[in-house]
This record gives sequence, C-alpha cells and structure tokens, in this order.
Amino acid sequence: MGDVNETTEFLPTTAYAVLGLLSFGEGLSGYELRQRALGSLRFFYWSPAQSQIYRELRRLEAQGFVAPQRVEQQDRPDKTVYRLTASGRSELVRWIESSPIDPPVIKHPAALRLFFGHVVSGERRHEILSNHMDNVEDVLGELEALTVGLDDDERVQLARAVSGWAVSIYRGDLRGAGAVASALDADPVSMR
Amino acid sequence: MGDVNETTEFLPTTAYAVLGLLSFGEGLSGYELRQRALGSLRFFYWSPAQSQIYRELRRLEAQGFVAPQRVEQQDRPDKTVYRLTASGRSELVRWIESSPIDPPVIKHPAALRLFFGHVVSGERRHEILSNHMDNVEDVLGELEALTVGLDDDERVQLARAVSGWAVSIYRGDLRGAGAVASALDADPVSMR
DNA sequence: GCCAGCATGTAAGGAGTTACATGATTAT
DNA sequence: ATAATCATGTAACTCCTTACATGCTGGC
Repeated sequence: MGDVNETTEFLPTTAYAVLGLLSFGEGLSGYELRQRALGSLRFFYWSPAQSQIYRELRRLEAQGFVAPQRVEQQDRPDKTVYRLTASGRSELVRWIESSPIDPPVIKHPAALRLFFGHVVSGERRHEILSNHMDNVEDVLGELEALTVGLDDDERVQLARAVSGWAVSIYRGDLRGAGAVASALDADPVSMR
Repeated sequence: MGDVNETTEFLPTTAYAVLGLLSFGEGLSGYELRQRALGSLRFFYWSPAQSQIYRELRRLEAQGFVAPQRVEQQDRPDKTVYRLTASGRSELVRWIESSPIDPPVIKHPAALRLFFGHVVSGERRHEILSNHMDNVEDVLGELEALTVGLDDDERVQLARAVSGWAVSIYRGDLRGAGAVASALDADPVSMR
C-alpha cells in the first residue's frame, strides 16, 4: 500500500555520463560526446552506442538539463552542441551526492570461458589467456596515451587519478592471468 | 547484397553461462542455477535476473541443448532440473572454441562518479572512495569464502584458478583506490 | 571517383530489469 | 501466525544494440 519510495528516482547512468562529460564546460555535439566516451569512460564504464547518446540528449533536453545550440561550420557539416544548464548541473550533483555506490561489475569474457574450460583442450585454454592478455596490454597502452594526453591543468587532476586507478585494475587482471597460466602449466586439467 | 556473415551466430552470453554451469554434470533447476550464478559467476561476469534464467532455459530447451527432468521432493516443492544434452555440450564447446575473446568491460560506479568529482565536495569524494573500498573488501571476503568452499577435486581446479584471478583484479582495484585517496589528499581539487 | 571522417537520425528487436503472483514447506 | 526459503512463472517496461539511411566535406 503505497511504497515510501525513500530513495528518489534517478535517470539511467548513461544520462549522468552525458551530463558529466558536459560538466567540464565545453559544449559538445552528440558525435563529440561519443568520442569522449570512447576515449575515457570506456575504460571504467563502457561506451554507449551512438544512437543511445542522441536518445539521451533528447531526453535531457526535454527535462531542461541540457540546452542545444546550433553551430555553423564552413569546413564540416554543421552541428548542434549541447551545454549543461544550471538545473542539469544540480541534477548531476544530486546524483553524485546521493546515488548509492554499487560494487563494480566486471564483464570478463576470458574468465567466464576459462571457468568452463574443462570442456576444451589445454591449447585452447592457453589461447584464450594469451588472447586476453594481448587485449589488456592494448587497453593499458591506450590508457597510457590518455594520461599523457592530459595536460597539467588543475581540472584534469581527477581524470588523471581515475585513469591511474583503471591502470591498477587492468594490471591486477594481467597479474592474475599470469598466475592462471602458471597454474595451468603446473597442473594440467584433463578435458572432460 | 548479402552479408557474408563470416562469424557464425551465437546465442547471448547468458545462455552459455547456463550451459556452462550445467557442464559440470549436475542437473540443476532454474532456482539452483540462479544460486550458482550468484555464488560464482557474479564475481567476473554478472548475475542475471531470476526471470532471465527461466527465459534462457525455455529457449535452450526449445533448441534441444538442455533436457528437463521432473524431480519430486517430499520436503520441498517439486522442481524441474535441467541436464546438458550432447548437442548442448557441443554448442558450449563451439562457443568456447570459436567466439571472440573481447576485452573486459568494467562497470565501475565509484570511478565514474569520481571522474566527475569536481562538481562535489572533497568530503563526498572521500566518502565515495571509502564506500567503494568497503564494497570491494566485502567482495574479496566472499571470494575468499568461495575458494575455501571448493574441495580439492580435480574438476574445480579451473574454478579455483579463475577465483584467484578475480581476487587479483579486485586487489588491483583496491590498490588504485588507495592511490587516488592519497592523490586527493596531497593535492586538493577545488570544487567547481 | 571513392573512401574516410563528420554529423544526425530512424527502425526494429533483443536482452535484461523490476514488480507481481502463486504456492508449498520449514522455522520462529 | 508469519516470515523465510524453495520454486516457478508472467507482465510491463527500459535500456541498449545493430543495421540502415542521409548528406556533407576533405583527401587520395
């Protein structure tokens, strides 16, 4: 009979990711938002499909959290950049202040497959591992590039810190993968 | 003009998680599958909603990858356990053998919020961090319990190895979180 | 001339969620 | 009594994805 609804409702996380990317002051188009997500959020969150970004922008505009502004460009197609409104900023603050901090969720294709690795050959198990380690090395390389790309501006201190955090996580992954590889060599699992 | 469709189609990952859980030989009900997912897959993949499990079971049964078997119980409600069929096992093998090993995706609520942390106070930033670190300590505790719970049976070697892998990742997270905390203390970020 | 990047969108569908409903048994 | 666990399911909805479509500009 009438939920108390103690915790206020929030928009989906994607919406706050967009608001957050706009909170640095720049006006960004849907296209540019996608690039930013691919270039940074991807490493510790994920990156939404392009169509999803436009969808969120429409919703945020309807709510008054972002305001569109047409920008004419002579060298490229015109674009619509969005800016964070005052109420958009409050909404972002409200989310960061009061939304619950859930534990991280790791979607780990390699670990999932290896967990069921008893149904395949030892060769395939090693292949999965080395394949995965290559992936993670790549990610670490891109993260490196990202950190270097950030200037020493005060406003990117947090971005830099969070990038370093992601590096720690991926390094932990790499360390664990190495341990798994050793374990598989030391004590071969028979295939069943 | 007719896509080549070079990579054969696969079912959604959830379906293979179910097949994988059944590949250890036990017949499991939807309810039990949910428990298994919560108890292990959760740490390196995620855990599907209960309704999703039943949905996948129906699809897998329709495809002939699992076979239902009614089990009457006197102490508890009867249940339907599902067993992996031969073709279900081949399908699982096919997936592990030939599906691409994508890089891991980390959904990290704390890092995402801190990335936009310049809009909130230093107190809230620290709160997010410590809140997150508590979460991860909890997860590590549960992973510990999981590893202890596994006997020395050969068939759980891989499960044990993968659990250890997850531990490495979460420890990397903790290490990174500590570094972020120090960085915030050393060089306070002004709120904007 | 054509492809790559910029820029925005629609359409269709799938995966996954929450909430609800039912009913049995066991423990408090 | 009633709460908790076991066990299964439906209904409604949302997020998100893939695929497609359009058109412009710049470089090879």
